Amino acid sequence: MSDPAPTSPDPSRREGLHEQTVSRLNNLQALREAGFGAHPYSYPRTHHARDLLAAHPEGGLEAGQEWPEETYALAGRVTLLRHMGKAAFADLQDEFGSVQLHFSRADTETFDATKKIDLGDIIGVTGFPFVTRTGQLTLRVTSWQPLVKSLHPLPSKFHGLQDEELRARRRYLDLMVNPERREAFRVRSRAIRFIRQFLDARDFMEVEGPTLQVVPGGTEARPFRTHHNALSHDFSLRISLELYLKRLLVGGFERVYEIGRNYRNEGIDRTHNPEFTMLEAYFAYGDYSDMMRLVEEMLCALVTEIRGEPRLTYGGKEIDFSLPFRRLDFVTALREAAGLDFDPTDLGRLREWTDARHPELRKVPDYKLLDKLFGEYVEHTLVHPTFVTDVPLAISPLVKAHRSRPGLAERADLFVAGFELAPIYSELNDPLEQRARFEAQSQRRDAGDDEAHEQDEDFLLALEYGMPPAAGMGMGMDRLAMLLTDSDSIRDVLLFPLLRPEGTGAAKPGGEDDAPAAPQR
RNA sequence: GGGUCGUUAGCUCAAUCGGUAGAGCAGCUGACUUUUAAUCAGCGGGUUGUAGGUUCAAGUCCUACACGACCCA
Repeated sequence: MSDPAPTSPDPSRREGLHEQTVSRLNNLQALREAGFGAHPYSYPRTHHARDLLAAHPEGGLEAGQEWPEETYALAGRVTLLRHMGKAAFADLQDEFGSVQLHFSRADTETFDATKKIDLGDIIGVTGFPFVTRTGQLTLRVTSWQPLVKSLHPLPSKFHGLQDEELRARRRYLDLMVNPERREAFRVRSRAIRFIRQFLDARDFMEVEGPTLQVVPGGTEARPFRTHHNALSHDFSLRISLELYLKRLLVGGFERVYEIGRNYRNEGIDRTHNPEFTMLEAYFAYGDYSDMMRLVEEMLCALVTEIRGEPRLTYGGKEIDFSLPFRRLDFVTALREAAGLDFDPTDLGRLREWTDARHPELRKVPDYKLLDKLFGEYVEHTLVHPTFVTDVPLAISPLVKAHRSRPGLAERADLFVAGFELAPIYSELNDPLEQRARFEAQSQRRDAGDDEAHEQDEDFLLALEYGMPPAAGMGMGMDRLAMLLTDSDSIRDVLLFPLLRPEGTGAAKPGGEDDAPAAPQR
């Protein structure tokens, strides 16, 4: 990938510029000399291209028809240009579509200046619709003006921009020439707006917690550290939204949610970006069963809103979001997969079974073994939305123990298309039990697990004042957007995914090797 | 962190066994008053990601590095 040459307004300083940029600067100068202001401050657009197309639907058009009494003022980028002597055709693209323009010496006094339009320029045009000899609805331009010149050539007009790296680094080019990318980001925006409306309609209040935190908590992940000068103190960027939303439950807000950015100092792959967007929602006086019902209702309604039916296709598989979602008991599923009737509170038999078949899992500590095996044997089979219920307590330090099943938690993980989309909890609100769980985490931390949950005294103090029984959930908005847009990489649903800066050597601090990426809760 | 693959003109891609780096689009000049990726004639455009090495000769082989993709941890 090569960088476009830097530009200078001074014609004497153009050596080194790309020939196409020089040509465009010359055309810009010519347009100025033709009496056009180079960079107008506004343009009185009256319509989008799609308005014109909608006013004259394709079925009823006949060659030669025209509507001189209709006036359209359009603005957008010139994506195709065909000069034909005393006439010219162009395609004008705005946000929602594109329409063909016709310029002619007979219609516009500034016809000659159209030769100085370059592909990629943004122009404003006024005119009226007519139908060409071949039956295409076209705007006959009666006046026009350049609004801004593009100083670099556009990517291939019919191959688009293919280079994955360029598409992410110069997302504006990707959006400019690949309309389906624009549509994918529009779907993402609609989905998040729908979720807000859904929760607002159920009396949830949207809130904003702090992103700079003293003790980054709510999940297990390595944080980004930063420094506040005036307070002379180090802070971390938040790794989850959870602990501050729970403080609000203590404060008396009974139904709260936040849609916000989390930051985890981890590797980058198809499903992980160091900054990503989470939804977390909590409501008082309910448990994980109540939350499962809310989540399935929300997702069914969301998919129906976006796709027109409660089904979507992801990676070639049809996924059915009809109610109710399947419930699958974690231990039962794992017992069946392993063909072993193990006891979740006594992993002796399971350990033997695993060591015989998976020597690579010998170093996995007991508290992570069930989770690992579940990932190995069951997760990929969960294509349709499935709540995996009553998961092991050891991997859930903020969740209530199951009311009747020892060793398990009142936690359900929603899986779709083989990956985890949303964990759902009966939230732990016993401050003494929470303190004990934190202490167990501290022991793991002392034993070298730098992802173990940090003890948060300020949070414990809040719990000690009394948090009502509550249900909570988290959902990755990026993964949700992947599902809704049939994208196989998180990069495709992030406008600006994190990339290594170009041209800088890779600084490699010792010992900071990548750990296996933890699931983004 | 490991493995595999990739990086050639502004974009999309070729280049046989190591033997003069090409095409389409885009650009420039000209023709053209209904084109549709317009067409026709002509002309420019390259430090083949970077740095080394092997060789009479390197886009091609070797080493390191940079950036990316995929798989694994």
